[in-house]
Amino acid sequence: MNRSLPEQNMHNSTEGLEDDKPEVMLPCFRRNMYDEPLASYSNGSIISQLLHKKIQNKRALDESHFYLSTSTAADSGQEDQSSVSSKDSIVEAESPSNHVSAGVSQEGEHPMTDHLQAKRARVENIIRVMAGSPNSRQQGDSERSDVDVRDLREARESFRENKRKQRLPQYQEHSTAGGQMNRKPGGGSSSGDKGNNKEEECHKLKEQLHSMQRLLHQLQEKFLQVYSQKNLKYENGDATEVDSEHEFLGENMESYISHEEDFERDDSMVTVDCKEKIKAVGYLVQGRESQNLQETLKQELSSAINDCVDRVFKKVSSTVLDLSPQQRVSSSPEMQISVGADRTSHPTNSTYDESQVEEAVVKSQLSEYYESSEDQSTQDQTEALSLVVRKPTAAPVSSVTPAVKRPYAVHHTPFQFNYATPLHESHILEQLLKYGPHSNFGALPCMPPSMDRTSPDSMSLSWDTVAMRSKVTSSHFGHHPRSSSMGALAVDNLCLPHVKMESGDLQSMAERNPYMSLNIQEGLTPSHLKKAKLMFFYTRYPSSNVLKTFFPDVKFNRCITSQLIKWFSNFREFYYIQMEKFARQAIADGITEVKDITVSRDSELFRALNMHYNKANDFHVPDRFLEVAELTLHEFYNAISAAKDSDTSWKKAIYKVICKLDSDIPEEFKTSSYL
DNA sequence: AGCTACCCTG
DNA sequence: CAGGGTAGCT
Repeated sequence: MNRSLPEQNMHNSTEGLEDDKPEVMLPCFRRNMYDEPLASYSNGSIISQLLHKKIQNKRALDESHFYLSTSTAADSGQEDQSSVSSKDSIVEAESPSNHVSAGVSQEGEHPMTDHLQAKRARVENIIRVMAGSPNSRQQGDSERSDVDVRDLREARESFRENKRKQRLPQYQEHSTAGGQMNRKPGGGSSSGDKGNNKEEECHKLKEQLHSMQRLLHQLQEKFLQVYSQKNLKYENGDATEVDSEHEFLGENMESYISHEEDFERDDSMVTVDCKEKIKAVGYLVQGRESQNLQETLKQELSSAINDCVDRVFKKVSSTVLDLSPQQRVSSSPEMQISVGADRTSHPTNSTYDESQVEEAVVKSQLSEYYESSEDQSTQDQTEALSLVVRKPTAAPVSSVTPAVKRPYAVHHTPFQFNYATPLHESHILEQLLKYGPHSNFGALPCMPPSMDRTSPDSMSLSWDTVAMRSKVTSSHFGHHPRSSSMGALAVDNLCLPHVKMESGDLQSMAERNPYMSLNIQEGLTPSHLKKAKLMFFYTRYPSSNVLKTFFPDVKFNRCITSQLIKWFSNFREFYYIQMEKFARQAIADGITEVKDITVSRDSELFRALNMHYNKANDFHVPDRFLEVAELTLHEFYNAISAAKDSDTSWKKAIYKVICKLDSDIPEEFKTSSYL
């Protein structure tokens, strides 16, 4: 897989994590967005403001720089250049003196009757803050003002908290947290990993938000291009082409919007907001077509962002807060929470103590979650996995999404797995980045698949699959951890709550990528174990180099390498035990000819092996493995028949033969996100 | 000494 | 599957 782009991004994005990277936006967005009086933005919407600013700055920009097709590469460059200023912005944003509440409308104190609206408002605000977009809500959405102000403040608090936490040296985190929480007896290293896990998960969520900002940015760029082209053409008096171009875009937008109707009906606020946006920037455009285009674009942007944020936020909130309060707190004392979202219940003034309390609460809740999931796993996990880092599935049971039982067969394009693979949001973003730049607006990946009517079928399929996988994950999680554990192969590499997060570890920071699943892991996960088992179908004696090649997301050290080697050693052990057993069985059955011993997919031997290495039976075992198994069985049969088993090391000769039968492992296994 | 394979055990 | 012991190799 081509990882050059992700790796590029990885450095920039991860380094900027704690600064929340407002520099992902264009320079015009990068100016300090937090200290700007919100009231000065009479036009309200984020879109209109951004567009306004962008248009003003447009002339200074090279037209070719921000084309969608250049996508993230351009962003990376921008990030590097502006990292300093962005940090300054954050610092200012974190200043308590910059409370947003000052100029914001408080005229309305209407209690929120619509929980979803409130939630959406919260999310929007968090996004605004994270995107550094000034926004005023003075146009009649007094309903939201309360929530908005509070959540904006909370979002900033969380930023400060994140920063503070991430600056803590790891040993300090551990000792501090350990003192706060009840340490599970004997829960040594595993609980320590969990602390990092959760912190890392929070990072991932932030990264997702970042990428959403990028998407917004890309859409804005796209619009600007259209807009500038249009203006150019208008100036040249070529209105015909403009119209056709507009119609083309307009169709796409309408297609999307029509499918978005329910969504907007539910959230009339968005619609109103969009209309206001249109009015606000209407003076910028000339002609009804431009207005229409702008309208559709803005609606699109607004809805898409809302939807994206909703999803991430839903995930965070359901992960962190939708937990049974009855569950006992006992594990994961080192858990560190740095979620910059869903701190909805405490409109505090963000004193350090209060944030600590919040932190403790969230920690305990997450601890419960992790413990319960671990318990669940322990019940279903019949095999010892003491060295395997157990991680929670990325998608917990959603309180919103109803249980979905595989409404249709899930298509898996890249590989033979035919189970419903739960997918992490990052994977969605990965898909998004893969397809987004080449697709129309209607194909904005974070939109529900139903909206995607302008994209090629393959893309539709891909997104349908992605979305459905997420749903399936939600419904399966907790009930069938075993079945989802396989899919978690993909998830694990993305979610990585256990990744060791050392503030000083620039290398590991640089090795992490927010979009692809190239996160370097400190430990081996059940996903890796599953992957290793599947690899065993191809190679019984992998070299350490092969292992390093095929576990690119693993940070190899002596211990990890040994563990992986040990895994394969164990795999071989089981394999040879089965071979010997079935060889002896064949002899006992009176088989006299080696030729009479075959191994097919119906064979009991194969079933035993398949059960061991491919328990979920979701992997198509290569024919070559059957041949090797048959050959091995023959070797054992011959050896036993010749009474060679009286020799102490009679198996060694067989090992020598079998080790030459390794075949190449498919390239797909090299992709860390493959499983 | 360090690494690995193998074997046995839990 | 992991741990621990042993043996062989470099």
